[in-house]
Amino acid sequence: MAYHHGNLRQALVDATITLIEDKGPLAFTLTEAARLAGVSAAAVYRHFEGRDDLLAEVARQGFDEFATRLTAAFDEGRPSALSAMERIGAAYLRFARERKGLYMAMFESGMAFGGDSATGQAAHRAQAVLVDAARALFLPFPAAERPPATMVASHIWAMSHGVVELFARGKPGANSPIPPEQMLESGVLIYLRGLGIIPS
Amino acid sequence: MAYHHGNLRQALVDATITLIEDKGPLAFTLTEAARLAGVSAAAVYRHFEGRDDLLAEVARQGFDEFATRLTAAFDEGRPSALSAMERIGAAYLRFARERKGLYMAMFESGMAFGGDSATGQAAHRAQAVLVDAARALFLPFPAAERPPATMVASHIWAMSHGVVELFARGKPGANSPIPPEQMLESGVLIYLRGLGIIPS
DNA sequence: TGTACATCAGTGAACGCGCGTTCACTGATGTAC
DNA sequence: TGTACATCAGTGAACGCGCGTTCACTGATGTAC
Repeated sequence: MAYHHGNLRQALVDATITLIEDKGPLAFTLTEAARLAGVSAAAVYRHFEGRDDLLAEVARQGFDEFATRLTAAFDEGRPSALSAMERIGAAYLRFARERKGLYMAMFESGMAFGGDSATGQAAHRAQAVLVDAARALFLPFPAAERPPATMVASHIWAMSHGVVELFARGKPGANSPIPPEQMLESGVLIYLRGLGIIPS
Repeated sequence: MAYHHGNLRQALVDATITLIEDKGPLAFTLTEAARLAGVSAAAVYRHFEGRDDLLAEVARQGFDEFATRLTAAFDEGRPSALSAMERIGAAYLRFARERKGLYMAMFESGMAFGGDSATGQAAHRAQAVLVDAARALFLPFPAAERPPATMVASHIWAMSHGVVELFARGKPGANSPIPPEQMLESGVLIYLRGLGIIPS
């Protein structure tokens, strides 16, 4: 085993992602992450304050990539705010599926992520994209008739997260015949129709 | 310490609920549950096969009470299917709040609960109430125009679960100004309007 | 009613295990002259 | 270009801890006669 790994910090983060993906965020251990990175457990402390700090960094990177993907899906609301919102829903689910370990670290690790931490700030950035997308939906409306964008963003986030947790995992209600993507798309469409954005 | 506790089995379940409530389902340990019940750890094995079996029993009781509450809230769809569905949403959130430990064991413990287990069957019973409530919404519609009740039930379940996880806990997007109850009620109302159940 | 005994529901000590964290250390790397 | 040395990034052994589980046991309870 050579000294000076090169980029051990990121290697540990990647190992953590893999472990969480395989066994869930509760089963992740610092010791095992070090082992997977080919390094002694003590080496971790050169780069992180401890187990929780490593986990928080994984979540931070997760929210970062999450925000990037949602921003790309939004694409400034082109060609229409409606299609942009549908792309965001699809991107949400794709992220939860393709980067399952990150998603679990972000939402299922049971950690707090205070708003002033780097992780909390990254989470806030991701949320802002959703709020922007919601706001764009109502630009054609007279200002007085616009529902609050944060509320709409929250509704869509809640439905997206609920679909991921209940139907894109092996959870209780998971005996649904419809694939999660279609479940979320239809749910969001019905919701947006209720807002008067799509004609009924 | 007296022998023959009387109802140790249920006492262990109750202790587990309390522990999960306080520290989350990942931090629950068999040893601590036994300690809280005032009994040695070995005594647990007189009543459960082990740690996972105890946790599954907690979840089973959770789904049982959940189904009971939802059934009561539904009240056979009186006086209207719409008001019944609103009551169900409120009951969902109330359950998640009042019986936080049970809710966590059911949905956040990371356990599987196979469909043929007692826990899986209890979960299915709870789901059936939601589907019934969704079906009742469309009784006035011509049969050909009714959307699939399981899909509608899934949408509402997803939004309810998402609101609980994101806004009724200390999670990422939790800086919402609206209380969760109102968040869920408005979301469901908008959704139902999109289905044409409420006039826009 | 009293006694013998089977059964039941606990105890407490012990096990092996893997965890997170610490510590003094050491080998590799980079830099100053 | 060589050499001395400071710094950096690892090692590996050790720690105390609490975990889930097992085991032989023992005291309390219930029952048959």
